[in-house]
Amino acid sequence: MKIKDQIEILKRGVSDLISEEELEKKLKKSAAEDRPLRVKLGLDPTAPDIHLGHTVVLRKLKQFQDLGHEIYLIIGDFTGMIGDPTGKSATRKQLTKEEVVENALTYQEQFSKVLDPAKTKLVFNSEWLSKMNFTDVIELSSKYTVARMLEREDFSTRYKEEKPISIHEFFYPLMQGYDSVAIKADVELGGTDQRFNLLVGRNLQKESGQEPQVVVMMPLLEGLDGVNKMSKSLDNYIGVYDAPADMYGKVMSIPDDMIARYFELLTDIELEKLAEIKKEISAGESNPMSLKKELAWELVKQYHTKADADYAAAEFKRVFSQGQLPDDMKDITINSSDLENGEMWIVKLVAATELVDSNSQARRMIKQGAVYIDEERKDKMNIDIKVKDGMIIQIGKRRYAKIKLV
RNA sequence: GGAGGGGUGCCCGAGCUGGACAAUGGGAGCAGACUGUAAAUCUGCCGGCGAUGCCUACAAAGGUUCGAAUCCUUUCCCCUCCA
Repeated sequence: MKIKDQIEILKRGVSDLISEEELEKKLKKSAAEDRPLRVKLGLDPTAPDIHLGHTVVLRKLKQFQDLGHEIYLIIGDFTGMIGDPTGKSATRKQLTKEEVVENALTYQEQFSKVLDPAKTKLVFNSEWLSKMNFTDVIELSSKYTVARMLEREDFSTRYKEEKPISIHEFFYPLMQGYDSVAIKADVELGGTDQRFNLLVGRNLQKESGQEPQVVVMMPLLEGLDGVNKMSKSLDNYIGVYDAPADMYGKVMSIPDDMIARYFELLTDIELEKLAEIKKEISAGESNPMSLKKELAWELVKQYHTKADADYAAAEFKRVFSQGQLPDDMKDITINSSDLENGEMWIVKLVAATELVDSNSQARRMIKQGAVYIDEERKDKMNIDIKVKDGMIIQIGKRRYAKIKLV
């Protein structure tokens, strides 16, 4: 493939590239010497549970991989002991070797949803960082100045606000940067929030007589709320392991103005088509819902199968568009010995579905008119329900359970 | 080493001259109406309990009191300033 075309692919969705000229040079050299580029991504060592936000960077790696380059996933097991400076002084707990190994395996499994595991190298940065002695550390730290450290936004902010900055926090960027030196990275990927750390890598490489790495920064994907970045702690994420129906439903719930962005960063649709979609949306030409359905289908197909995607789409239509019952729902076993004359107090019955956390919550749901039993709204508290096998209990729009009487 | 400020429900954050505090307010979340699945908006809910009441809760443990998130003692943790 021509260098120009490669760059075209690699530039897609990228928020910052430092620099295109250098990338071109490296690609040319790589082709001429028949030597793949070493492309690096640093990872947090805590137990991963990857979601579509992570896949933005992974997909970019995949493109490099498909163009024949070597991917290095660096597990920051050593760095993790310090924790990225966030100002929150949340010192992470130190992981044991076993945990690290276990997490690494989980990584491998999860990342293979996007990357080709056979062509991906997994390395731990403790491999070189733990071997450094105090002299090495001093030497490393002498390559950077305090003034330059303070260029980092959260450091300078904290400094101005007279908030504490621990010395050890300065080492985080240095260690991450040193990783690039250690593996002689040609390219490093990261989110835009990693800018400073990525650039430190370039500087340290220069100091060490290496050619500085090209830095590719990917935007941070917004989550389901369309505002905050996708994250597990905000519970606005779509996990790559989400069940097809969940995944489809979640995609359908993103704000309209996120549609194009999701297409761009999460799918392989052609750039012309993307431009078309953007145009349609801004002109109000097509129904955003149909575009969203397309997006949802595409993503389910990507992480599951085409059949799953078809199924999820059909289910969605049935349940939400037509208000019918979903195909498969949670089975709840109720023992007939718990019944009195075959009846059960409604609050207990609703709580028994475990779709709510407590009897009190069950009461509230009933009071609010959210509870349907066999498609009939029940908003009276003081009634007993004749429990039948196969009875369907619905709470709100999306919680269903089917009673199994034994 | 010295001085001072804090720790409240999922989060932020009032209350802290003792009772009316399950604890103001905001956010998140959930539900209802509306809708395109949304978003926005309006309304309600938002510790537990077969409930006009009871239980558990305001960092932890004790204490004072008829009664404590509020007062006292000790402990743990966090932060700021000076050295």
